[in-house]
Amino acid sequence: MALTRDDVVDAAVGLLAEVGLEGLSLRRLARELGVSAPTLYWHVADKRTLLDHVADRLLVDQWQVVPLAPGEDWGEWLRERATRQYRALVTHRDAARVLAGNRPTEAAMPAAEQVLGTLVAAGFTPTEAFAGIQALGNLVIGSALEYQAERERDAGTGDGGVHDPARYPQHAALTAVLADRVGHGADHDELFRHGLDLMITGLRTRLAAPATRTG
Amino acid sequence: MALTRDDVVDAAVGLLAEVGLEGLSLRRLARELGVSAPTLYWHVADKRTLLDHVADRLLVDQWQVVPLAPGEDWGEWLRERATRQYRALVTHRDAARVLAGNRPTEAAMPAAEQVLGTLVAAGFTPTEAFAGIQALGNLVIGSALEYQAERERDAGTGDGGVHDPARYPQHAALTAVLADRVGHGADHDELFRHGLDLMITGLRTRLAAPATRTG
DNA sequence: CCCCTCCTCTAACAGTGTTAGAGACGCTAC
DNA sequence: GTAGCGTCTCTAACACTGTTAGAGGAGGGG
Repeated sequence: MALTRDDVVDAAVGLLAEVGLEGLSLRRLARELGVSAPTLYWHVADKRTLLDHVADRLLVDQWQVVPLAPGEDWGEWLRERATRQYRALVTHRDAARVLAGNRPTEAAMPAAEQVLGTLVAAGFTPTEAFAGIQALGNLVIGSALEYQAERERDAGTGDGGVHDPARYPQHAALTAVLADRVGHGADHDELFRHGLDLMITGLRTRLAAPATRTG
Repeated sequence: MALTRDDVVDAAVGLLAEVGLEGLSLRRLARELGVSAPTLYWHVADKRTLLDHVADRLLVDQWQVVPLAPGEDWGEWLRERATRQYRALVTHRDAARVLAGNRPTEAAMPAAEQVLGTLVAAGFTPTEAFAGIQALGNLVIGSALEYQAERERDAGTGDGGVHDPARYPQHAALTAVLADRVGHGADHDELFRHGLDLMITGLRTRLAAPATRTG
């Protein structure tokens, strides 16, 4: 039974979870598949395109078209979608870094089309809806990237990043307030949710009172 | 006159602008400096830390402490700061990719402290102010990343990414509206500004009517 | 004169993505 | 039956990469 490209992508996803993006080499991947490295080039044009396929695979669950339920608030619906995307990125090691730089594939189009349609139906102009979606996506990937980068740094140093409270009183007050929180993961989840809320609140007030700035 | 680390970082910044992140190898950098590759290891611990210094250098202008002018609106002030950061990232090749994954350095602390203090003075709780700043930062880097990734893709393919208008009517309507715009750069600038506006609008309404969700 | 620190060098290691080209397997046609 | 052909995998090699070991020159202080 010959190797298929799906097999290669599957193995790459597994290996990514195991050794991270730095450790994901074609030779290692080939060894995992019991095959020689150049063999992979028959199934995949490039390492770059292999990573594109991996990114596709990681987000495949997010491409489901989940229409707005009757009577459902579009804001909540949008928040749910964005949160799912964030979760999908954060739970897969280095997923944000793999995704960064991937043009949206054809497979993502139906979902994008549907989100766009839902926002237009809610009252946004196509331009505003598109800009809003794009901004939300950028916030999601930026947050996931930041989270995973910090996680990796912490694994290396173990340094909590404490600063001089005398010189930075605002940060000192902040860490005092935040002291009763638990691990970093929960913090970042809440941080992301806060940012997401800000953006959706912005969309809401923008819909209620359209800005004169952009048509 | 011996080489200094600043010389190395300067040359790295220049080389990054010239050949991009992929082309920035230590041997090439050494050649540029008229020096042998292992020599760089006397000035810099690692390629990774070299890139950290490069990221510092690229954003050094953004660390200026520019206090809120008397009578100035904090929202406009914040928008100005975020826009400057976005510009700094976008105008330097691959700057977003280099920055992604850099923990904020000590040099960035005074500016962060001041932004935090300004928002608290405007009426936000420290937690909300911090979350807001973080979200803004994530939006900035996510947007810059997306912009530069798309730019690089376009350079490779030249493909505009046209889709079947019958299957995706929402996108078709959108591209029809956007048809009179010009180049991609202007589009992305406006896209970023729109997202930024959304976030600041969210902050404004959040300040006027604090959410019950997070303390 | 000797030592010591700064700074640079050559040589080399282990690994990377990628290409050229040969060859084995199985199916189809004559 | 055998010749051909597309599918799939192999070995060998190229041109790189980041990084380390260790040697050595230049200049100043005792």
